[in-house]
Amino acid sequence: MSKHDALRPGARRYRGLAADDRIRERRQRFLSAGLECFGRHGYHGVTVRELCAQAQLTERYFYESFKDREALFAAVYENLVEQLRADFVAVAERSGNSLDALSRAGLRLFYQRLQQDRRVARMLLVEVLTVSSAMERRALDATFGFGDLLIDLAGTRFNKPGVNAQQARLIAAGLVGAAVQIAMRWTTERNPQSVDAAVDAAMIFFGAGIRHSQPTLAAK
Amino acid sequence: MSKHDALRPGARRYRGLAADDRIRERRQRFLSAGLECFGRHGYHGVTVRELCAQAQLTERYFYESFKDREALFAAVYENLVEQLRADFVAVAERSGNSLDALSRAGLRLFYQRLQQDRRVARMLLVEVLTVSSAMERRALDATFGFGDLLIDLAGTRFNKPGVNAQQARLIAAGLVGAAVQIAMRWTTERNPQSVDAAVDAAMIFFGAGIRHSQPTLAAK
DNA sequence: CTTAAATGACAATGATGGTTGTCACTTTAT
DNA sequence: ATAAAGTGACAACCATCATTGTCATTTAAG
Repeated sequence: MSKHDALRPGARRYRGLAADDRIRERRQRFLSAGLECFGRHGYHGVTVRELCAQAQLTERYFYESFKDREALFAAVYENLVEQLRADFVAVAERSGNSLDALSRAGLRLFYQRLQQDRRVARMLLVEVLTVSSAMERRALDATFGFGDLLIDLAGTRFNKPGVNAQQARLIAAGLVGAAVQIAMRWTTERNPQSVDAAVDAAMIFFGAGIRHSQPTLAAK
Repeated sequence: MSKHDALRPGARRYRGLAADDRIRERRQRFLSAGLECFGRHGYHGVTVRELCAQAQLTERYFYESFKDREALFAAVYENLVEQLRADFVAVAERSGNSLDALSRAGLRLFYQRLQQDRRVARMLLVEVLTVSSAMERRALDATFGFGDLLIDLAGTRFNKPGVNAQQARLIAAGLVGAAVQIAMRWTTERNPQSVDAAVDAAMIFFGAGIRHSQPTLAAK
């Protein structure tokens, strides 16, 4: 019986790992390689060969886990979205009740993430729009979900009247855009100011967003 | 003498046009084709053959005016940026002295342009970031340039004390980033709102920026 | 009308990259 | 030790497309 199992393809251990585990590990290597390559050079600037070199695996294993380049991109993208969402929830739970504090904490998280990983920003904000119309739609859905999450996080602290959802999404987009652009400008200044200066600049806009959503609480 | 001129290559008229004019007309046809193709299908989704078919010219004339596909893209992009900049200046001159009105007019111009020509939106907001790192750099410079233009336009109306130049650049960058990101979000909505909705969303940030730069004038 | 420039259609070439296939080597199970 | 699964390196194949070249046709000038 066990002999029969051993003869069946895929039932054997290798380097101490079962077939399933090996496959999963290889898949993970490709996910990391995808983030590195796509996030660094863009979707269209990356070949399957390069992905394999980065993953230190060969083409065979690429096609073992992914139908094509786009499938890998999609998987990497979904991972990033999911992780970012989780991080935001975690930060929101740790932060106080003040929307200002929540914004500052979220902004800090986002900034730190952008700074330490430009690849993430590029994947989330740019590349996903250029892969294909199918990916574009996924991005649209993901951003919907993300915007809803932000609105949700704010909403659990205060009951907001009046502001319609579509407008809220535009505002959230504006906040992200402001933060990203400030980061770019900040990092390319000759004598960059402190991190706080950049955060403060961004908070001008986040504060405005808060005041706009909470007109009656503008004083506090 | 005139006989000698006629024998010199390039000195002959054709279809009523001098050589220079013909070349310039062909170049213009390719610029239009570039906007149409790149703006519609994205930089990486377009071949030289398609550009030629769109321009109703052949490959030879493509390479007559452009080194390669990227050169055409760059030319189309620079044209759009230059025209937008000129439009901004023109609008600024026509608008009153109020920074608020100036901002609103500029934003309206920007969003109207994007709405009536999706190709422009795609070129300016997305594709330019995915062509090459060189083009990405140009895009960054262009956005910085718009920020500087903003500071310039605002500066001619009010003499601001207190706000240091570096901080002003960060804020301006944030404003441009917010406006651009709102544009991206807005143009990809399933059922896009009116231009006014986008302008209003952006004005939340511009208003905050203005108030921050002109604290004593916040009341009006 | 004749000739050469200018043009248009399209073939030829070469480079790139996705995808599949081959073969030698490694590891495991018996 | 042996056999087969698993792996890694890389060649082979095929499609796409940028770029150059060829040739027949059109147009203008003498």
